[in-house]
Amino acid sequence: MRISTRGEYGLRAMLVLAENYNKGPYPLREIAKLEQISEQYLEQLFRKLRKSQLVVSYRGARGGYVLARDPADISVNQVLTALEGPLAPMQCVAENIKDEKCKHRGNCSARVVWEKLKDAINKILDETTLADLIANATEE
Amino acid sequence: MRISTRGEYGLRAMLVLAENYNKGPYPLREIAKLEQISEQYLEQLFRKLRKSQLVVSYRGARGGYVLARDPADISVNQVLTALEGPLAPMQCVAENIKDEKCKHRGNCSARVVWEKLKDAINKILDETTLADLIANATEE
DNA sequence: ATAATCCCGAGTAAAAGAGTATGTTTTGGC
DNA sequence: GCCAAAACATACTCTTTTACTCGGGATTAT
Repeated sequence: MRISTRGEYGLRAMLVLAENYNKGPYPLREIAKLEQISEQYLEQLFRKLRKSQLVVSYRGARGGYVLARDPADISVNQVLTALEGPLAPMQCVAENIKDEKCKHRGNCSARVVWEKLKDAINKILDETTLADLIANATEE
Repeated sequence: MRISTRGEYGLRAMLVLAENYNKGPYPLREIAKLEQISEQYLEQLFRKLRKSQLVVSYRGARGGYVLARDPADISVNQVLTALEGPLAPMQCVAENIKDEKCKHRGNCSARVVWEKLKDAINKILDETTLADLIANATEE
């Protein structure tokens, strides 16, 4: 039940952009150096973030990435979902297929706990924004 | 962020034992047939469950497994942890190494959300027992 | 004795994870 | 106009994990 490095690196990179919000395009190379992440790997991750419209890119010299909107309007859930897919502990509760029952015996009493887990996870991640996280950081 | 088939199958198998609590040893072969799971794979899982003292085994003909204690005293967290290891979204918050800080820049403001996630996950799974799940199932 | 059962170590094929490699395209600045 | 800095893109590779399988051995009720 781990988040992969995609989510881990991607979130850290987004926090860098959040800290530099409204200061013009920020190049991946800088993020990579700061966070000690492979630049090419970051590029892969940012393709997904861009397609999910969480960042906007500027090409060419002096180019880079900026957050698509205010850090307070980007949740951790949006970032992780873009990078990792739906955050659910089990396939059967990942999509909105509440109608389809599990094929298992009875109808799978285990599913109840997977639903609860999914809801708890998504609640936390929806409630937490990039702004929340960088606010915490500066408090010390 | 998925639970593997170890946790999935293991929990379903434990629910079968919970439903048959106090009825004597229940053989893996039966569980495997009921739940459509490979018997040899289940054996591997039950080795872990036994070592975590969640089940007791009886060898020989008419042998099988029984829950080590009442279904109301076995949490889903205990089952999943035995099979999957500590349930944490990130290595850095998995063990009790709160003292050790992340090596990342600043000190990793992302960690806050990982801690919250971990706590939420463990709370749900601690609160839910095998008895809770089978109670739900019989309600329909 | 035999069949049913748990017990155990090792092996293996497929998938996912974590990147690399090798470019092309765009654009600001000189 | 040229150049360097950047994003964009596809494909490849290596490692680890997952999800099992294989082939046996040890116990025990009947």
